[in-house]
Amino acid sequence: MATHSHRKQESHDRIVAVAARAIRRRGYDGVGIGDIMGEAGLTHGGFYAHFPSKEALLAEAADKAGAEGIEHLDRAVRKAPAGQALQTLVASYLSDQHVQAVDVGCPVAALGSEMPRQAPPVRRAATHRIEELVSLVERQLSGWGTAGAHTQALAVLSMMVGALVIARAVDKPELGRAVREAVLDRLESNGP
Amino acid sequence: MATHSHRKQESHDRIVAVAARAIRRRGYDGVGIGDIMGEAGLTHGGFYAHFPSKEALLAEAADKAGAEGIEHLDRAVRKAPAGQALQTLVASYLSDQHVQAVDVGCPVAALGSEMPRQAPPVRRAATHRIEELVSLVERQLSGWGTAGAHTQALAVLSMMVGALVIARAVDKPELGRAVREAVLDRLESNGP
Amino acid sequence: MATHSHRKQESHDRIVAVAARAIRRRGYDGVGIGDIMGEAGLTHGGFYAHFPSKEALLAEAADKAGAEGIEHLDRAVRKAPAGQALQTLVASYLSDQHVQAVDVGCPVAALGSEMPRQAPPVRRAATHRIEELVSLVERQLSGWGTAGAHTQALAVLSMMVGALVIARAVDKPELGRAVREAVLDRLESNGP
Amino acid sequence: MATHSHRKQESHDRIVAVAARAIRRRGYDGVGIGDIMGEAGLTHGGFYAHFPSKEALLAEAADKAGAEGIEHLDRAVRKAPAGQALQTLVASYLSDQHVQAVDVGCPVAALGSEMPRQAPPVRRAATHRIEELVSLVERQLSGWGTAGAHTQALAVLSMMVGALVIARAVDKPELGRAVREAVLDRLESNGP
DNA sequence: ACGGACGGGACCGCCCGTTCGT
DNA sequence: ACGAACGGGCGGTCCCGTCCGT
Repeated sequence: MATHSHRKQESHDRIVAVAARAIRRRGYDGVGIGDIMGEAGLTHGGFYAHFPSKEALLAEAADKAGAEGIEHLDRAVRKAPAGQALQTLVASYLSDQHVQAVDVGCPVAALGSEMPRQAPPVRRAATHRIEELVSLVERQLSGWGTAGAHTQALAVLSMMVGALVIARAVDKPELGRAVREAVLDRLESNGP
Repeated sequence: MATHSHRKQESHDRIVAVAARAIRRRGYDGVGIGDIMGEAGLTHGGFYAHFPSKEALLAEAADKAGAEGIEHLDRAVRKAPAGQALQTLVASYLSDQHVQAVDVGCPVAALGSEMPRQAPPVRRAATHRIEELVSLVERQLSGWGTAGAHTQALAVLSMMVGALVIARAVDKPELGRAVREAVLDRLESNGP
Repeated sequence: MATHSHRKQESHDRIVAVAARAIRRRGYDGVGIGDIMGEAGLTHGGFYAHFPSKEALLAEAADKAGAEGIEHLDRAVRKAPAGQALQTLVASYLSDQHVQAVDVGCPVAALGSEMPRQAPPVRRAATHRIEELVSLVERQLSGWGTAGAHTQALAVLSMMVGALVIARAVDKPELGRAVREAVLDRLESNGP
Repeated sequence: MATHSHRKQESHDRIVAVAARAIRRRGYDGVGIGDIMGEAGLTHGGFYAHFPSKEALLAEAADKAGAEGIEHLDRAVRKAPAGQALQTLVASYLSDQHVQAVDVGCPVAALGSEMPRQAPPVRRAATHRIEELVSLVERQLSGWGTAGAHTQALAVLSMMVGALVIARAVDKPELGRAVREAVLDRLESNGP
């Protein structure tokens, strides 16, 4: 019985993990239950043993994707040299690697403009993770500006997300690069 | 002949206009040919008299949406008091009205994260309009920063777009408001 | 498991059987998936649980139709009086009954002129059955002509198929009858 | 006015000529009005100025195709050496050239198995041409067999048509060749 | 006579949610 | 818990027939 629950939890987690990547790669509406279950090594018939609806999976996947995005930045910050935390964080966010790895990167950039059309549970999950993201940025801002840290964090996060969205959106790599460099430049010129 | 071409052009334009609003409201993949033709007062059967494929319509709609987004900002700039052009532009971009009017507002915020999945013609059309948007911002920056105007414009645009995306994405109105205010604050504190 | 596979196989076979009749009655391009599934007691939604594409079904249906056509003749031959096998076979092929029962009769006559336009898998399946048909005719030819049996069989088969095609094609029943009788006459006058 | 009628007749004839080739290449149900009109240098909108319905065009096209098929054989016969008329006719009918040139060859072989599904006007037109074909064969049979010439002609025509249908249908060129050679062999062995 | 927009219908391929059976 | 079949629906594409225009 314990084994049973264990196996179920395992499948559940694998489905969510697959979905968390799939939504970032193909968008909320671009994923089908069949695809996800297939990638998880199951058939779509067994889906409803784990989730009451597609929407419930999307909510969990949104949460998982948010956690992965934050974890990604957290690792960069922990490796940063002293006093360079914010620059390192932003540089990591706008790195070539992060631009290309849509499916494991920040879901705010990957899914932001689709959020307004999603069901409340999905938006709630994403909102919580965005608040965590703000906190993460805020913690790297010590003594960085004159205004409140929270306000500064919001502005910096906006700039990061906007730059990544635009860099990925445009069909002109040099424009994408210029956008990212512009943000990094601005960040340094406004340091403490 | 003139009448004929005229009527065709009229229908064509009406379809594109409807599509330009529809994609911002429901996303690129959320629109169906039937819906669009219906809203344009036609039936789906006549669609292929105007466009060779759905993709061709989306490319035109992306261009039209970009033009509308720019026109929207242009009007705000022209009404701005002397020396307040940039602040007015950003304030208009982050106004309650623009946040709510997704279907007639800036398509970069409304569709940005879906762009990487679109066909090249669609991305190209959008890219051109983004370049126009950069130019528009750049023109309001005279003597505003130390760095190159183009770089400044890219950073400001990133911040604008990111803030609008986040403000719309989150399921928490006060967080959305805070993000927008943060960006406006930051803009003033960095003036010349 | 046995039951499961059994039910699936049952549905699969029923679909193929229906399709095998439908293509002979309405032509390869005259059948829709919806019609076939409907006649099989299912809805079109379940089709892709059984076949990867319409073409795959057509290939199976072509094979099944060929098997039925041969089985039909085989029964006639087995019932034939001694030394009358070939005459019985041809008489059965050109009988009123076979002329009218297009949907369960020989697919070479029912679909022959559409074959060149079909996909390779379909043509391959049909070709194999035609080879079986040649063998069947060949086996009834013992001591019947001077030339090689295989050559004789090909000529006889051509005559049979051509007569049936023409008899069905023309809008003049007496012409159809005359064609068939001509072939039967000729067959007897050339006996051993 | 005379010019008008003349131009109309010209267009009419061109449409029919195109259709007569198209039906043999793609089948009765494989041709669209748009395709045919396009190949005739017109647009599908003008079609109904020439024909009351698609069916009416098909009937004319069937007649025209029949006439072309007969003309084709007639030329071969007229060129034949004395006493070799029938052999020449059949050899021409089963030549590589005729096998490959579906769209200008005999419509009985190209469309035979689709005829039963066509509307009466189409079948009537085709039937008349088939009767002409029988007469043509009959005229080459003087003193060729013991049975009545008409009967002999029907049997020979069946064999010709059947061989061509099978040769085109099978996905195995050597089988196709064998079928045609078998018929030619048989013809010679049964000469007067 | 001809060109072209338009309406409506059809078809294939796909997807979701459910219900069985194992 | 999982696998598989099934129902119903939808979306893009194409086609025919009609109706205006020129």
